[in-house]
Amino acid sequence: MANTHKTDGGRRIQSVEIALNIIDVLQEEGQSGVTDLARNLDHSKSTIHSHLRTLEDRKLIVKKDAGYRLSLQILSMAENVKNQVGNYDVIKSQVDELVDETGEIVQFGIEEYGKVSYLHKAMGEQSVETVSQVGMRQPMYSTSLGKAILTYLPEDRTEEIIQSMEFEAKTSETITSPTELHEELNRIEENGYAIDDEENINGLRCIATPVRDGETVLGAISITGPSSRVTDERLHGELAEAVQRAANIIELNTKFS
Amino acid sequence: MANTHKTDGGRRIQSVEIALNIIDVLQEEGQSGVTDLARNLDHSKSTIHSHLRTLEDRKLIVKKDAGYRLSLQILSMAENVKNQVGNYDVIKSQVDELVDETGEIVQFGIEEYGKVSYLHKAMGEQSVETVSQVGMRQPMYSTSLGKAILTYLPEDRTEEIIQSMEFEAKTSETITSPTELHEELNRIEENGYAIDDEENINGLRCIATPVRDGETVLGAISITGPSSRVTDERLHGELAEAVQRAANIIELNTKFS
DNA sequence: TAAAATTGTTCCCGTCTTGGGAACCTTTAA
DNA sequence: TTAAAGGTTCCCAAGACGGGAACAATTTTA
Repeated sequence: MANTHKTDGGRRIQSVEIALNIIDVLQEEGQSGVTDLARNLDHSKSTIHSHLRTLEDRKLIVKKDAGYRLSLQILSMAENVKNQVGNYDVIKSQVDELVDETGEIVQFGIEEYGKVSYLHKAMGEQSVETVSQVGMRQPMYSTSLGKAILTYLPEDRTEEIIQSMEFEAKTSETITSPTELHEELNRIEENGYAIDDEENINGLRCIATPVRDGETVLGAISITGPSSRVTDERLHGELAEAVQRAANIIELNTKFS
Repeated sequence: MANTHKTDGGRRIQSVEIALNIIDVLQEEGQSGVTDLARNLDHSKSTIHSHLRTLEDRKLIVKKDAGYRLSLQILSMAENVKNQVGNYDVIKSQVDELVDETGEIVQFGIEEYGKVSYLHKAMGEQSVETVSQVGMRQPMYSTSLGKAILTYLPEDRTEEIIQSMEFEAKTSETITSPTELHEELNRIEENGYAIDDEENINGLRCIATPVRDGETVLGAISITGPSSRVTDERLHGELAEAVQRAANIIELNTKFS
């Protein structure tokens, strides 16, 4: 019974949490001053002040007219993170390629904290607008990316994630129980690809295939489009063929990381 | 005599600095464990451990097989930062547009900490490869973006930045004294655009114009290409015209932020 | 232009967080 | 199976940190 979430014990560093709270607020508000932050986070002005100084020293924030805001340093960090994904360049080029080919939204996601995080997203002129954006986390049970990844994770990890899920019906089609999900994963293993038929957002269908390196799943790649344009025929034909081909290319180019 | 750098006094929070150091190491190394980090940063394992727990709690880092790495949460933060730049969408679309038009590298930069930080970069198929990447900081005296911005910053800020500059001859053409720089800024003000003629990197020429909102400079937009392709004629003709047009469009679309 | 109000900065103090050492547990290597 | 290395926990003493209040700077109002 490995139900217990691991990350429990151990000490946390309060001042670091304060600093991260400041960063969070700046992320949301975009701009804030000492007094505002002090009110907002329920700390004294002097405390906030020292923290801001520390963050400014490290060039993470910038003093603007009306307060402090996050600096572009963050963008630099993000670039580093991307480049640390050994095969980011290949992933990006394949994702972009698929957009040219299909005109729909194409995304690459990996598993983090039991959810799917988007590593790269590309869209064409006619692509539908969605809320998803790079770095964002989405449930695994309601997305094709998530289900594709879940299918090929080590069995115990898959179980652990499923056990900790809090199912929420995002649409009438959303899978909302471990049993259904297990059945779906079996189906995916047979097909080799995962479908999201309006399970996460009404009117949108997606298809995804895992990208693997031997036994380990690196992530998954998906195509998303409006149900009107993504017919059953196109989904299981052209699109299925396209994602799988892209996934293969990425896999082939990953033998060196 | 406003030579003194401001950000001096005030307390710094040690534990936050430790946490940021950890993040820095993970950024560089890509992956690291408790023991490694402890050695690397000269702290006890227990200290590092608590910090990692804190960062993991906040989903900033992820425990991988061989240690911890930064999570995609950083990408999400970067997206937020971008979107906080009121007119990011317009900037991006204009930059991308210029790439289609010219085939060269196009960048948008803003001033931070007396340097230019790249907010967006786009390149075409045939564009030259450069080291610059989004979020990176470059000197203002050796880049067209920097000089363009410097020309239109409030006079005291411009002076402050110039005073604090440590000139380094990146090539034989680099401006290396405040006097030369002032002359150059005057020239730029007359022309309306700034040129970098192999001053930052050998073989590369750039042209940049500021993007302003009334009296304040929001940033600058630039085109970069190999000297072979970027002739005097093209530089002062087609390219000058193109950047200025793009800058104008961005300015027009900024009247609402 | 002066006064008032708001925000930002500095200083000091007492507490409790935090860093470190060592022991313990877990995983990997031999 | 043992050894070695990494990861986790526990406890302690020191000094870092959060808070309050006074001070300085900036903005607003009249």
